[in-house]
Amino acid sequence: MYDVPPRHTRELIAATALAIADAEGIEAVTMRRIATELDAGTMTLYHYVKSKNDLMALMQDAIMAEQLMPAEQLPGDWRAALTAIAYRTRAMFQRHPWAVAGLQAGGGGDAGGPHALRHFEQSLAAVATTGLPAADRLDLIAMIDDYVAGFVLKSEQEPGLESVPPEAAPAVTDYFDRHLATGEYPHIEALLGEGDRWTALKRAFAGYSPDERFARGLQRLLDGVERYIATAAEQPATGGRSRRPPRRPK
Amino acid sequence: MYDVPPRHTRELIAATALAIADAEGIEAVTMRRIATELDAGTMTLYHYVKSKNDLMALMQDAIMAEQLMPAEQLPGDWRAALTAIAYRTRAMFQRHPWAVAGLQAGGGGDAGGPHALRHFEQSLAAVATTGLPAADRLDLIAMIDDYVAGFVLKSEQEPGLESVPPEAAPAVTDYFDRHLATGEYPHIEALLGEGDRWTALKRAFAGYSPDERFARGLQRLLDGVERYIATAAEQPATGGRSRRPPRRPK
DNA sequence: GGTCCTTTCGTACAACGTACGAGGGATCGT
DNA sequence: ACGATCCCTCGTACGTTGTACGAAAGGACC
Repeated sequence: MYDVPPRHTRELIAATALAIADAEGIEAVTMRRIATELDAGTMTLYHYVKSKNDLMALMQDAIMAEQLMPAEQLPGDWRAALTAIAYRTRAMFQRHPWAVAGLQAGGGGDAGGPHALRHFEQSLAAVATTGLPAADRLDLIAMIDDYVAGFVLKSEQEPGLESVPPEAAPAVTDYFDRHLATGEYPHIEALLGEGDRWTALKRAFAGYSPDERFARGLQRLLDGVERYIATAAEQPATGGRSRRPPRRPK
Repeated sequence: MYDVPPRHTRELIAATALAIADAEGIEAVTMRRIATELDAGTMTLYHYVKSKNDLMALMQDAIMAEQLMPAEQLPGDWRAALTAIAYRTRAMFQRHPWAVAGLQAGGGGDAGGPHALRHFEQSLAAVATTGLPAADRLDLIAMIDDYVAGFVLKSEQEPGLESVPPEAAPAVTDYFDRHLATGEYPHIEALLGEGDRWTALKRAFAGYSPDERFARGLQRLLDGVERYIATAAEQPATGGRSRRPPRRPK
């Protein structure tokens, strides 16, 4: 070894990038900026990191540490365990919104980073008590992950009606008026009801707290899974893979 | 009006950008490229479009036309209708993967483009027969949209095990071996079982068709909704907003 | 002391979004 | 007929980005 000891590490670089992203948004994360923060030349980073994408993958995996439950806190009941994991996952994405879009090009391959592997392990532990066959367990894990990712992704799109500056309110109501006037939106009209559009909008979307909405969607999904587990236990012959389980007689 | 007839339109510009995105990926969509395609100067575009973000919003809304069902094809049954819409939505995102990430900064405000409004109207029509109160219908619509968005977002991350080039296989198995050797992943080990890692991986993820996985997740979610509708009908006093409906006795 | 290899980083380039402002024409008022 | 007025066009230029390239520094080995 003709070593000269490295002055940096991949982990430190990723941590620095993360700090910038959290403080000023992902768009503030540039190679030059990171280097400045580390008192290094820009190109020095490229000795630790193959490209900016490589760095982003590191950041993504670093984030995932927050997704992991302390092992002893993971409930034994599969439903409670999955719920806890889902809440943690959402909290993680809320702290680092840029990570949601990063999922698309993210992990790649199949394994992802080490923390992704741990998350997978923990998810497997959570569904261990379902009694389902392996394939169904993987299904279940993916379902929850999908729902959470989708929720976070879309909930950023709707900053809520309150954040609309008052001077922009006329523009919004005008927009609705113009389209609703065509009469092609009967259901939206029915939803908003009579009278002033602005108050109607506020009324329609009142109490639309993201936290509770998240919880409700998760419950519906898990209710469906519970039902599936029940029917799969009754008729294990189909391998629990029936395209659509028979409806409960009403 | 001192008119000189415009040579372009916002719609045409958006359509051109869309064509490029579909053919060569979203990263090929640059202002210069669009202008070249239209035999126009680059800056000409800025007379029709405030910024590239503005253009992206136009593209996003143009896409959403594909999301809409032909009105007469929308099933009367709410479950069938929501399922049909979900499938269409997924198909749309599959054709235009870049649109998924675009949801994050997308619509903004609350209304989105005109097509988004139509999608909302159609979704309202779909849930009209549920008998749920308005707030619950909005919930339901959002749930489906969230699940679909999340599924598409995450399913791009996993191009499947088949796409791993054979020469990269050792790297993958090495990666797993190294981590599993620590013994900290008992559930993953159990999942993969004994023997060769590569075939074990292939076995574990065999038959993991995205299409069926999508269908299954959607069914679980809708099963949960069905159950919710049933319990909400029984005890309308709670407004159908109980944090967790009582479990079905087993 | 020369050789070698790791680590550092200054310079440079291509590509991007877009600000600015000059020009071209068709239409209007006179 | 003619200048004023306006919409539209687009060449030029700037700042910012990721990163390719290659030179330099410096401790470890022979």
